[in-house]
Amino acid sequence: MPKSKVSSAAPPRATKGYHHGDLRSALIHTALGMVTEEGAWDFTLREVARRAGVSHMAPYNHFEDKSALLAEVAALGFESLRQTLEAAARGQPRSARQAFGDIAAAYVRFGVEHPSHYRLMFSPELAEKARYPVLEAATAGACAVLTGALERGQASGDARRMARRDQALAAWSLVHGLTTLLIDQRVSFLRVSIGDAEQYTRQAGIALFRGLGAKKA
Amino acid sequence: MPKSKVSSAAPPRATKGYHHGDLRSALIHTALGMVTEEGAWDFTLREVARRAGVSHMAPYNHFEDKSALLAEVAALGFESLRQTLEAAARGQPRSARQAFGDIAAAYVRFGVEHPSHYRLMFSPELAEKARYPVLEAATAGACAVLTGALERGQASGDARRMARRDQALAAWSLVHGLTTLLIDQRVSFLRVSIGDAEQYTRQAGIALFRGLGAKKA
DNA sequence: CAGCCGATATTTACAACGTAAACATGAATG
DNA sequence: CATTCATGTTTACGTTGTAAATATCGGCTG
Repeated sequence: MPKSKVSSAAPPRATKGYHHGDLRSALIHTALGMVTEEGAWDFTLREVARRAGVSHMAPYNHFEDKSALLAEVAALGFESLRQTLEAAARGQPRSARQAFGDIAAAYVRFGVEHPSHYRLMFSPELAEKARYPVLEAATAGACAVLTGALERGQASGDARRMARRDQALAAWSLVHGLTTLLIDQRVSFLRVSIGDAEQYTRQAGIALFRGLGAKKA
Repeated sequence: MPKSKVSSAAPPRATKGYHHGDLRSALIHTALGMVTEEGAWDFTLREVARRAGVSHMAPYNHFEDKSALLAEVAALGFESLRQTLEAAARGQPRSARQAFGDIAAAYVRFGVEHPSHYRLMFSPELAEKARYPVLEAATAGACAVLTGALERGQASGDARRMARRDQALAAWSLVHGLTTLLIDQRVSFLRVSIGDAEQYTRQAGIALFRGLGAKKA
């Protein structure tokens, strides 16, 4: 590992600067741009290299294979999602229930506004082939905001029927399922409009929150 | 390579028999076998043709392109899912709430037992490129069983706070999200075991059901 | 400063893919 | 029997992921 060249620092981190400067993060951000600006969640590695101005084999000096680069881009998505959820959690809701509705709405809105990136974040080939610690950490970070909202709701006095972990799983399932159904247009036969995503989310989220926090029947 | 009129395929035996017998459904069932028996949800068209014993271009006489064949296999998955849900709905639950829990558990179990097929059924490339009426119809059919359980729950006397459509959307989002999170192992950091899928589903499903049906706060 | 070394980047190569186009086949119809 | 047209094959092209060999260059030791 050579020492860091303090000279040129880009928006990301500039660790090493042999030939290109910092090809690793340049590739990640090029791929990120392709995912966010265009609708291509399933881009090719060669195209990323092409846009970065390097040969199609250069990425292999920084990433094990194509999936490893995809995992980095997906991890950036989860970090962005976490920031979005944290911003929503900083609001001043009138109740814990509404606070949860705010976060749920922010989650679904993120997916609706960045469908390609969201699809990449949950792309099955990133979950099957190998384990990517960066991805898992970023995923857990985003999930933690959801669970935080639930715990704050419990602190308000409602009896707790389920373990925190199970509540988090239920909440995440709801918002994730709703997001994927909406952005993949799998509910067209229900006459669902993607423009009403926030309304659907608040209704469903608040219902689940009520059901989770209800006292023992 | 001349003809091979052997009696090697075609469980369904359908329409016409020019050269092969019924290549169209033979291809669908070959692909179905590849998806269910192996773990390959993302198979290649050439491999399907290879296993069916035809040239790699023969499928294009029956399907527009690769996605069209995938859509047929996905539609079969939704029909199978519908049957599974209907079987679960034929039980004798003690309450509407438990009936919904039964169906939700059956839904998630289907996904957990057929992860490759489930992933294909919700593959983004089937939702983006084109519209497949067969797929949409099969999807709606499976969803109808879920909505039926909800409507029966309402008939038991609970006040209805949300439109039926919105309730169906919420219920489907919950079970679909939970299924995908479980089979893609996206919740490993929550120490979730896929063996406890049914328990998670019943807890979450019953909580949502309670929240949906609750009287006005 | 010379010279090597190892990290970085390129070139070349290969097998596999999706699919377009041209061609072959053979059952049904006149 | 000859024609036709749906069906199936052959060939071909451009693209992909990636392995192997090669070239380039900065930083280290002498």
